[in-house]
Amino acid sequence: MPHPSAEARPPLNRDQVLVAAIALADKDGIGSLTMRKLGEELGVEAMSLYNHVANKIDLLDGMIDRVFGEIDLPGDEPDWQTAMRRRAVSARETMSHHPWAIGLMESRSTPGPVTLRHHDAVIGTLRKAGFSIAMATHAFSVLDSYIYGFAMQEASLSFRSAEDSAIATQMIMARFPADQYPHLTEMAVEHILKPGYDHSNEFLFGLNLILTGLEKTRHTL
Amino acid sequence: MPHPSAEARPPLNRDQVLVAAIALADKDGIGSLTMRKLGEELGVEAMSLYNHVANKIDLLDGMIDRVFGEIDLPGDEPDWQTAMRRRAVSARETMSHHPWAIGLMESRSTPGPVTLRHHDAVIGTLRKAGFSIAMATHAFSVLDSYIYGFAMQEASLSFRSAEDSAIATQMIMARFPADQYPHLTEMAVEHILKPGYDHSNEFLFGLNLILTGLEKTRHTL
DNA sequence: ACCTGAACACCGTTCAAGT
DNA sequence: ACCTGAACACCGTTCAAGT
Repeated sequence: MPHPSAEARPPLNRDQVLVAAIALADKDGIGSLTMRKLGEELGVEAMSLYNHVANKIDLLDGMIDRVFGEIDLPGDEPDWQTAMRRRAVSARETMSHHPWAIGLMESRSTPGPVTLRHHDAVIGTLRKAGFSIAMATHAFSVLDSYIYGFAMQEASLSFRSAEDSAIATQMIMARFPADQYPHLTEMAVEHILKPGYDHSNEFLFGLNLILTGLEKTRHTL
Repeated sequence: MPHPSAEARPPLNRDQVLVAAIALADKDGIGSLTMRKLGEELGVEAMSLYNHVANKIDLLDGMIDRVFGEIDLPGDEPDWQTAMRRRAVSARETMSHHPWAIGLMESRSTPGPVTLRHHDAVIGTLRKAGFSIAMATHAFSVLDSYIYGFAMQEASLSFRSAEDSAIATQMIMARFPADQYPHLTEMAVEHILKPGYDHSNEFLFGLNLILTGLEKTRHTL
């Protein structure tokens, strides 16, 4: 009897492995997600995991597809901008819960079914709003680039500023010696580091700018 | 005499290490960049590298800062949009040469001097064009999110489509079974996979949309 | 000052063996 | 059908030792 509940516990399945892997990556970062640690988390040796995932790439593919499932699909809102805004806000929220996923979501070479369904729903909303195929492609490209790019910047910012913003300020200022970077310093000191500033407001500014711009091209081409 | 040119060759320096590391990552991907392989490339044992970089994180920081140096700074163009467009196009071009760098450029916790100078120049151009500090922050955020997000998508696309687009088509279509993803299929078959389509055109569409949107807010706030 | 050999504590993955 | 132990070919990094 290796450990108490060894034969009491039913066998693992793929979904349990994926859920545990996501939880581990959320907690300790993707760098700490190793087959050995994941096995330990599940009360199993690392080698057992290969009964449920083909290899680590397959594990990551499965994790990403599961994360995509957390993003709201654009719904049946009458206004296409409202639908796109809700989906974009949800995507950003999801990625803020799983920052390790951001770089991976768009770079999997084999997107899963949930991912494909998500993209299909976004394109469908655009087409129903009257965008031509060419314009829908443009819209899809600019929206997704913006959403993922913003999430990437936000993840690195929250990583940079760590827990204490006062300490972060000290550290940042120490790296801006003697007005070598006057505009960056001005922006930091006079705006970003001021109490009222909230970086998350930047997201809606850019999103609305893009949606407004797209509305104007909706019936062209 | 370990190898022929051992005492003929002058000692390594940090820049040679960074240049070789970038070349290796360009050639084989970031996953193949190991201290041992990098040492081999330089005719040296892996342990010698620690005389020139503190550790692998420091190596990556140095590589990224050097890549930032390849991006054109926004110049003294009279039109701020022209300056921003040139810088954005250059950034995208640079990242297409160094796809491994994309996920890392915005996520380094200690940006180097070249990186800071780049950001300072971008903000300076916006401020000189009349953007308030708050509006320049908005503009900086939306532009950078878009540029990095687009580069990320482009890198994964070129990775996905591998060398032969016909094979890629087969593979993609095999994953769209029985009209489960009608809009995605339509976009692929009727537009993206057609001979005339060039994904790189998407970049300027989104960039111009954002620049036009920003121009309208240039004198607000 | 720069480089090396040996060692340590890790990785992902295979495979034969167990139940 | 699922899990394990032992093994293989790797990692980054430290450290004492060489020149």
